[in-house]
Amino acid sequence: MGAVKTKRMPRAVREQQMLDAAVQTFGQRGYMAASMDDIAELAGVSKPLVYLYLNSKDDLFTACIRREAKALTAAVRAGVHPELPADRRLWEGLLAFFTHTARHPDGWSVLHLQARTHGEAFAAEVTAMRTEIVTFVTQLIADAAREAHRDPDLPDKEVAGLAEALVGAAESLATWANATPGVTARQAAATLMNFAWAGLGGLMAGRAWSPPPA
Amino acid sequence: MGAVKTKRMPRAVREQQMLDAAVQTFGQRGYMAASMDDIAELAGVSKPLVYLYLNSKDDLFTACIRREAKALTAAVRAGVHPELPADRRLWEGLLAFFTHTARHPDGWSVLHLQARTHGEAFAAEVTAMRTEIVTFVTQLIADAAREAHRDPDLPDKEVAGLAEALVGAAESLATWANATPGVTARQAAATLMNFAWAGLGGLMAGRAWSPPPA
Amino acid sequence: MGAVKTKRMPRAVREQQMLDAAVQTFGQRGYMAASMDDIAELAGVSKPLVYLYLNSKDDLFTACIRREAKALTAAVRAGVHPELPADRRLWEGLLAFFTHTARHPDGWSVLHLQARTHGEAFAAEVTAMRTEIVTFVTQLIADAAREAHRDPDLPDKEVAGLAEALVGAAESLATWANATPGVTARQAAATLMNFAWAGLGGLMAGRAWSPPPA
Amino acid sequence: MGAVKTKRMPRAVREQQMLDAAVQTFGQRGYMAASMDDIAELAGVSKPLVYLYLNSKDDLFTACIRREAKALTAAVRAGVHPELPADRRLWEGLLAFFTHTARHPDGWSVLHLQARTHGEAFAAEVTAMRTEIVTFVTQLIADAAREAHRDPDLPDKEVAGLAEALVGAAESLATWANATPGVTARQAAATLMNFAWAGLGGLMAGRAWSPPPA
DNA sequence: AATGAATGAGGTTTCATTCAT
DNA sequence: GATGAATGAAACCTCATTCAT
Repeated sequence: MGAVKTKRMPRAVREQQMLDAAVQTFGQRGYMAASMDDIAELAGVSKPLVYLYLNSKDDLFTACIRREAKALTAAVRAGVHPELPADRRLWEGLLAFFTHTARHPDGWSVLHLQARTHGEAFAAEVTAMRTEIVTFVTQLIADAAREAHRDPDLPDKEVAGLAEALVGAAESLATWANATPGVTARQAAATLMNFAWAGLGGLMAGRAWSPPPA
Repeated sequence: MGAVKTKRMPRAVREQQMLDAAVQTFGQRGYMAASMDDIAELAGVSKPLVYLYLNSKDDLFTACIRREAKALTAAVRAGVHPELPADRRLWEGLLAFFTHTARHPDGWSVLHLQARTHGEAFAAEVTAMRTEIVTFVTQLIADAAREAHRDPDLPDKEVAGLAEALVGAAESLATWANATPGVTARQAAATLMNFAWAGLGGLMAGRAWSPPPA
Repeated sequence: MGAVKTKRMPRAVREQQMLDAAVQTFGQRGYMAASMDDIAELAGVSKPLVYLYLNSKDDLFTACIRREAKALTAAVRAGVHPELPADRRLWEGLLAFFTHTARHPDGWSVLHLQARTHGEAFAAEVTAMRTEIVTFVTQLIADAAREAHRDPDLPDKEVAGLAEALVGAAESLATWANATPGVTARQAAATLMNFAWAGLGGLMAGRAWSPPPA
Repeated sequence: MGAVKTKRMPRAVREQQMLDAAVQTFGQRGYMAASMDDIAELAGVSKPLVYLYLNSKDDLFTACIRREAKALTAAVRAGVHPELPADRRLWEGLLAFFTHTARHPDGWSVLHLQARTHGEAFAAEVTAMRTEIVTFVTQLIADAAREAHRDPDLPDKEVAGLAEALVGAAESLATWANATPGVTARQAAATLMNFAWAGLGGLMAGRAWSPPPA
């Protein structure tokens, strides 16, 4: 357990070890239940050093959120080939997303559960990342509509809601997949892709469902 | 703020006041950040009384989860007319769900965020409720397939995945709607209904999307 | 467990029930670990009634000490026939003592352990009883010396130390006998009687042991 | 009162200061009445440091018991010259015992009163020490019998009862001597030695007292 | 004669954080 | 670059005690 006790590392390396330990601890125990003692011990350093490098528990948590958010968006971006048609791009994005969250369950827990449960400041950090992803998906939907030569002027607000629903479903599925043994990233992506794409396709074909009057 | 200081209430009444205060505090500050002092003060009673009636922080939290879970499932059940066709029943269920979560944001926070972030015991309490809802939705999807005279033998596993995605999307949208000013329960329900229904419809029409080989 | 819940008892009876419960609780759990809640519940009454009758935890404990001390001295006195020779009187006193402490282990625990462990005020209550017993034993020793026509002017201080040692040994043996299954009151009394009587006899025969110079 | 406030001591030293303060407080106020605040203040440190080093009130108390038990048995062992005859060895043992308990009244209170009054776990710690002492005394009695060329096959059970009575008398006398001004360790030892030695002597001379039939 | 409702005060324990080396 | 020593503040929980009926 814990990092091997190696002395005199350069600062950048030590910092990453601390963040590794922090993400693991925050992800598994939660922000408040994770103690700085736990984290320092898991990182293999003394507590004052954690404070020297990361300043405070809040700052440490924020650093975790930022690092994990950056890693997740980078993974999704790296998984998508921009020259492919929209459906393929959505598929690739979902696959990259579920693959990354499955490989970094503690990071995903920090982003999706912990950061949203412990105060506005932390939630705002995640919101930035989420906005980026929702924008990406919104763009994909618009592209898909254009490529299908259908209603390119789908109302923005409608598209935003759909993107929101899609991202929300993805987030829920990621947590569910991590908690459910035997569900692969591919399966999760396929389920959502079926659900979403056919739904969107149907919508674009004009088969929208209309709510009854209130 | 805080309840008006009324003296000598019967136990049952005081207990509800305490649960009200606890749900509000847990929902807004989180399980660990909420102190028993805060809750007692908000309830307008002394701390020892909270312990006398609710026993411990854990038990108090569990009581909150149970009460809110019961209220939510009751609201959804009460909103659905069983004699209507499946699409209308899904609509009514979603509308009732989003209406209730919008009216009780702290309760929803307790159920969806806090209870799942602070230990298996609490999460299990919510899982019971969630299972009930997923079962309800799964039934609706099967009914819809039958009513449309389409593929009544849709594979169970497929249906389960779809129900999971739909419920996950609903949960995410509820949290998002609570955090986004100007989004009504009706709008949230309509967005998800469009997304889901058309998606399911398309799927049933055989227009399933196939993932590329790995 | 606990007294059967009978309503409207005369005060004197209720008070004895409370003292019974208190002695049991204090004896088994100790003064500080025994809560007024425990005692009230075991007595089958509400806490305010305990306060109404016994006034405070301190007063309740004092009342327990007094009752048990009185019972113990009464038992010893009742066991001794004054017309017998000194050795028989000592035997009867010891037998009565060990019999009583074996029958009332909680009372003995209150007197010997609890009362001496929780403040001067309580200890003083027991000291009164102890003084009475030591005086009784001192008298016995003097009588024995007179009956044996030996050194009737044994120095008082010497006799006091011997009586103290004898009583101390009896107290220790009582606790030990209560904690050791299979040791009867008769056996305890016989052991001590052998030890003490032969010792005293030897002393009176002039075979005193002399300490080496310091 | 309280230790002079010296800063930055090595851990081992601070720990002993804490144990000193704890023994004093536990011995004078009792286990339950002694608060960790009291102990920390008397030790001249903050409460968290006490917890950091000694872990909990239970552990602290156990550490006190062990330290004091070790000190007492060491003192007795150091006071006895093994080459002397049995009577001299008993005398030296008693003198060392009463001297130590007189010099460390709080430690003796912890061992004899507090540790036996607050739960089996603590009592067991003392029982180990007591067993060692009883064994030592039992051996002395057997040696004395052999040296006097008298009845070397004195029944074991009888010897055990006598040793128990002797140790019990010593324990009671120690507490009594600490509570009675003007009684020296030498006097206490002499009183008990007279009592015990003559008693044993008389017993060995066949002048045993026989209880009357029941 | 008796009790349900209520609390002030204080207990043990933990934690984020800093100082001095 | 790194740490052993130390603490202020606050958390959960319990208890002896009283009030109003």
